[in-house]
Amino acid sequence: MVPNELINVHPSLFDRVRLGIMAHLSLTKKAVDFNTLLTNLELTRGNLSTHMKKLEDDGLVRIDKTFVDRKPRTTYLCTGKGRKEVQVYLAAVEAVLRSSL
Amino acid sequence: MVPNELINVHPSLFDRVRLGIMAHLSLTKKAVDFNTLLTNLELTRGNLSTHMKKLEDDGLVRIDKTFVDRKPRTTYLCTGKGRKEVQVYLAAVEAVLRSSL
DNA sequence: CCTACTATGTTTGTATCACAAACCTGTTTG
DNA sequence: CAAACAGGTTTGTGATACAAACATAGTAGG
Repeated sequence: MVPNELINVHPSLFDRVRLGIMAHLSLTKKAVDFNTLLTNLELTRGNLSTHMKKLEDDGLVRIDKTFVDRKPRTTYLCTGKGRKEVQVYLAAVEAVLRSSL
Repeated sequence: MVPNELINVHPSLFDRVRLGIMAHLSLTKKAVDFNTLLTNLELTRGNLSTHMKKLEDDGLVRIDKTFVDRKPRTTYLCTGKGRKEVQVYLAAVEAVLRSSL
């Protein structure tokens, strides 16, 4: 009988891009702006925008919008819940796979 | 700059169910039949069937079909490639997330 | 100023895909 | 022989990842 902690993992993290985003945000423990994510993750703007919206809806990320030099600037911050869910993800994956090697 | 080993991860493993299947198959290092997976993973038959077909198409799993007591029996076996991809997955996830806690 | 170009995102249309329902093929049972 | 069962597969649908088109504001050229 294989354990299945995977059931407890937040569904949004089962996506390569969003996992990458969350990894980025929880690693650099401060706000990261749109374009930084854009270049680091090599996405289109539309794609990044919708992923961030989803992560916000799920409460994993907080979005801040300001103007800098009269231009819009959007930054993202990992929430406490986001950090926790990332931990759950890692723990689940390790629990399920570590033994299988 | 956050590393992104996630790019190297096989896309099929970015699914909760398929990851669970692969974990199961690579843990019990022998063939597992349809109904065992069915009860362990709590899926519908249709859903399991299509996931297994996808995993076979991707070369991560081998499917064997025989008759036992005049009834069809389908068993699944993790391929070498499958095992390797699971390792890649785990390594990538750990590399990206371990540092972020 | 009027047109073009840049910056910063958002909305929309499409193609993929996970899922369960319906179906299929053969076997057992009443 | 009709109905129920076993073991899967095919199909229809709803969700969603993605890029293209759009939106909005700012800057530069002529």
